[in-house]
Amino acid sequence: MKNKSFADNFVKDLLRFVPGVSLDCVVFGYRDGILNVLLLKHRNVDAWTLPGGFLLSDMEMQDAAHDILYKRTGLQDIFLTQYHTFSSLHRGWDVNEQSRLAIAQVQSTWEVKHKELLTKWFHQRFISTAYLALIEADKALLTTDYLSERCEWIPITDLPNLVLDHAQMIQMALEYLKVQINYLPIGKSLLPDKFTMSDLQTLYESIVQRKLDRGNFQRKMLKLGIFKRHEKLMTGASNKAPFLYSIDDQRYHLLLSEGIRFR
Amino acid sequence: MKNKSFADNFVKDLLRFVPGVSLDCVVFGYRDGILNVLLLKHRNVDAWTLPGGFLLSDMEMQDAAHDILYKRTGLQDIFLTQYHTFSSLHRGWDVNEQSRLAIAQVQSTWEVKHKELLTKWFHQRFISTAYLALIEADKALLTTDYLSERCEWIPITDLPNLVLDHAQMIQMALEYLKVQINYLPIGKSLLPDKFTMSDLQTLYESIVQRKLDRGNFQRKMLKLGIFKRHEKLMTGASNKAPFLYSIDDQRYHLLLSEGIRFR
DNA sequence: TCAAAAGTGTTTCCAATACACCCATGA
DNA sequence: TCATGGGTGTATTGGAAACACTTTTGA
Repeated sequence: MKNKSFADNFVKDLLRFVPGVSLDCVVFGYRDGILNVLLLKHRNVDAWTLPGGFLLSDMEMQDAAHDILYKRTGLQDIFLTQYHTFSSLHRGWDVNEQSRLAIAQVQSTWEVKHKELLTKWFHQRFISTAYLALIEADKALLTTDYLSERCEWIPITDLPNLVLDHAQMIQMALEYLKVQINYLPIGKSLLPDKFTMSDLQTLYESIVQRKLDRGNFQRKMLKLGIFKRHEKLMTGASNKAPFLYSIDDQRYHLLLSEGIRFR
Repeated sequence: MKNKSFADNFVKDLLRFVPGVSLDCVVFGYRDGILNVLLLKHRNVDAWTLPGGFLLSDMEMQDAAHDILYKRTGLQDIFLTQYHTFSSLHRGWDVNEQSRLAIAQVQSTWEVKHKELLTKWFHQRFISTAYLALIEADKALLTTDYLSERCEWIPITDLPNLVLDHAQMIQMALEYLKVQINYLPIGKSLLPDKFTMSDLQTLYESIVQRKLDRGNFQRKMLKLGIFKRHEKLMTGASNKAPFLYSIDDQRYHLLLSEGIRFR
């Protein structure tokens, strides 16, 4: 932390955080038929991390998660839900190779006057509550900051080395997404306002991890009665042009409260 | 805390707890056709609480929850799952009338030499992870301790005043139970080894909160192929005697991993 | 006119539901 | 023998799944 103002502010903030409590966000973004997770790569560290942070002692946890997402994506009103709290004794910075390396590399950048405080802070036992967020990948304006050199969408099929238990966090979020697919605003949150039925189908397929029948998918979805049909989309391809659809908010929320039945 | 050894031990333990972190257990027990929650009533306090506690800094949270349940019920190997973490700024001892009274009454019993430490401890902001447990009510040997004068099964339809946000915790656990009914070991955990089909049906009905068709319930359950049929149960009532059933562990676990389909 | 993808139709199967019927039991 | 609750049978409905047929589009 050679940047004076950043380091000094961060250290000052430590006193305002609830000690031992952190939060992490598994942000799913959908783009080009692929389900992605938002990941950060910190400077001088050879592993990636989930966007996360600490809890200001006068702030609600959910608000803290929204703040973290706003900083990274520029988006507000993101769909966000808590799905698990990770508290294992074996999730610390000293547990796996990536984390050991990461903390060592970061430590080497700390100024001496901060070293003791920071070391103590990062070697606490942390209880981390994990949130799952759904956003339309292309709407997000991904932003790095002083600590992070990269902030990117990474396909869930191609995850890099991750610090701490962040790989497990993503794994569990995926499970949750799969099981809860009927109760989450999948289409609404992950797709642009207007989309084709095969867009929607590919999205569902990327979540449930299997092929679905095209004809049945279309009929089942339309029967839900939550879609508005718009003009056709001329793709320029030599085949029939698909209709664009959007989601009727009112009917959608009504249906979500009951749980969309879809398997 | 007039009991010297208890109070001294408790205060000494405070230093071994992770500060700001607690856990609470919503324990469901089924008895006589009614779904109950395990609640405690502390001495000198006019409101009830969920069984809960703090996290020893060298202990896994799940183990801590099991310990709490063991102390209260004498049972090990209880089905237990985390379902939410409560962290609101407005869940403290000063937020509602019951909690204010409770802490005041408890405070009046503290010895002067402990007062400062205890007051500070209980006025922290606590992040509490809530667990849901399922047990066969009649197997539990409910036990009070120095702090609690009562430890009882309370029907979920007849809940008393509760401290903090414990009413919300129970509400949310019930919702979770309802939604996850197909993925939880309902029958296995909540009923005795041998039971009749109408026992099982009444249990399901008390969870989903509606009447189910008798004939269809029976056939659907038996078609799952996880039941063993035993001798008839002679109730002494003037009607056909029902068969007793038990659950075949192997098949049951296989089915649970896929999710029992039941609505 | 052809290939490719979209839209719609058809058939089959099975689960869910509603309800009927007979059976066993003890008063 | 009667009321009561238990076990099983049956008809209907609707969704899921598999797959066929038609339509639209640009090459």
